[in-house]
Amino acid sequence: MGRQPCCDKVGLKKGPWTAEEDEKLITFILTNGQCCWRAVPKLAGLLRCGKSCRLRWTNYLRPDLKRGLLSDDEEQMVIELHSQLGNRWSKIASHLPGRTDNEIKNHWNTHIKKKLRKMGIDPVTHKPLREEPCLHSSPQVPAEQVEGKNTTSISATCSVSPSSSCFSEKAEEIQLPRMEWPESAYLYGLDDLGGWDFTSDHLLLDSFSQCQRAALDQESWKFELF
DNA sequence: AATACTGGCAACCGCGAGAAA
DNA sequence: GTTTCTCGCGGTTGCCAGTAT
Repeated sequence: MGRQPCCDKVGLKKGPWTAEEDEKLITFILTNGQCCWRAVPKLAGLLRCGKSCRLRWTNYLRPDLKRGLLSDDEEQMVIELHSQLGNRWSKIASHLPGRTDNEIKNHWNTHIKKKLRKMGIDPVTHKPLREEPCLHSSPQVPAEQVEGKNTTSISATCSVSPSSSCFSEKAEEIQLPRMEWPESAYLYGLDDLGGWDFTSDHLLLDSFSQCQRAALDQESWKFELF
């Protein structure tokens, strides 16, 4: 006997979420909390699969999410954790407050993998791709290409550890983190989140910077929607 | 200006683990 | 102990914006 699908897919909407759907989901979860994702779409009035609702919430709508590029520190931590845990993105994400497994996975696949390869490090094993020292002596990857025109030469003893000096040299490429709330979350005042039972001790409200607050103020017109 | 290509990211899919019956 | 169900995870896909030709 096969497993039943997580939901009846007939008549369900797929694809990108609209602001209206986001609003419904946020309203529902802020009111009722997270439980029984299978029932959420029906109760919230959404033509979505429960699984889709959960993903949308955990990856995009959760108010404790950081958004924007990973910081240098976060990126180094991801590399360190990946060397220990492998592709266990949720475990890695649990060490990075405000970051989702999906976000980290995407960042790894689109940015970090390439950086490591350019540096002569195998992103899977975290070991040098070749026996010879990485970067400089690589015939395929000229140092200029690797480090950019403005950087000075890197030590030829690029260690296996991703937290080595090789990485700090790349710091200039990495933008500072830009924390943002998901657009839909702007629909809610911060005070509305009071009493919201986040079990995670990583709740980021405390670290919500003045910058974001200013941004929130700028988005205040959206509050008029309610 | 139009088209092709590429990279980044949100979302989907299928599977496994664990809980509940 | 077995079956059924839900949730969460990791891999993959597809869309879209930006860039190159």
